[in-house]
Amino acid sequence: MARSSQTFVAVLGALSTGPMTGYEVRAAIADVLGHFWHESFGQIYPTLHQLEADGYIRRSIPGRTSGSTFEITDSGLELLRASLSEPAQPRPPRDPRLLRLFFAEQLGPAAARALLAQMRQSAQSALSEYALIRAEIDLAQPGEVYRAMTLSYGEQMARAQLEWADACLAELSSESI
Amino acid sequence: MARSSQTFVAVLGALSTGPMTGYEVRAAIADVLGHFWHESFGQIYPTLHQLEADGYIRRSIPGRTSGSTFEITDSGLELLRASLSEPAQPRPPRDPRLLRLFFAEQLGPAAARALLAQMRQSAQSALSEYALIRAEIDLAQPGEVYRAMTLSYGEQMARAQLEWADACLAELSSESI
DNA sequence: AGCAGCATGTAAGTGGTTACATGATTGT
DNA sequence: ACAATCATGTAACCACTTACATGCTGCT
Repeated sequence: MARSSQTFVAVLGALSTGPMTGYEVRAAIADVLGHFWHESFGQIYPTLHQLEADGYIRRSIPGRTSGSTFEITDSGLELLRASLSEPAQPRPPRDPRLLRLFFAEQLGPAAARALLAQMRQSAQSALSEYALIRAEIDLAQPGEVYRAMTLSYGEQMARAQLEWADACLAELSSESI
Repeated sequence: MARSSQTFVAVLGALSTGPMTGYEVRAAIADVLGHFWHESFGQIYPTLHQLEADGYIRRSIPGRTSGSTFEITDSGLELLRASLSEPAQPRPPRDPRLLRLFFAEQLGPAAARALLAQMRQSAQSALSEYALIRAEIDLAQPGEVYRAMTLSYGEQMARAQLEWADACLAELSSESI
């Protein structure tokens, strides 16, 4: 269990909050971790099988394959804690929008403006998504400290992107009067 | 040339600034696009062969395999421009540090603090790296508008991360007096 | 002579997405 | 009865990394 694939961490993490079907695991990851994590079914189901085979999770109804929920076992919790304490750095960045912006000389200022507008837009819609989430969990009981932190991370990043895009757009229009 | 792999875009982009060996293409990408893009040799060399076979780039000394530089052809420039104008969204996010932070309840506040400190640290070192780069290109002639924009993007993000990490650390220590 | 850095490549493996196929359950 | 959504899976493919192997050039 050396480096890389963190899928099982996300899955175990999800199951650490309660029993779920594979489908629900995916929904939980998409809903709750959605702004900084992603898993597809093609990853989740094999991972569930592997974790089950290794005894880190078990089915509520051992025989049935459809509709039975998975729950984390003691050794699963142990594995989760061990994995969480291992250091992990994000993989090398690859932002195709910045790549396009960098070489925007090839296309001219109109294309650059369009790109920036698009990035601005996506930051803004991210922000309003976060606002919705915040409205929901602020009403719930606290103890969600860490969840609030990851959410505010998203907000900060989106805000910074918005400001950056605006500054760039301003620069571009002031240049080409 | 439907979706996905943007490696050839980065390679063509690099070669659009002048002829280079494969080795130099890699160095150029690492040095100049480094804070938002990454390619390994295992990607670059096959891509160069493919682009050459398709006539998008050519060798300065057709026979020699080692030491001869590649230069972009007219159709290569065309392909670059076409690719740059195609829309592209970044792939789904996957930040293992946020994943760890989110489930930090499993490890306790000390681990969370360590994680935040580490993220703070990496943001700070990114910032000082950008400062170095900026010192170099501000002295050069302007016309580097887009390069400056991608650089300031990195700076803004790093600054936002720094502030966020500080705020989180403050929150954690005020909580556990 | 020997080392550092330039230069080129490939094979194996991993991590992940996509597309497809199937069927159960619930609501209208 | 039909549609939507819940639910599970797999095979093919893609993008990318890693590790390895090789040799050249220039410096000291």
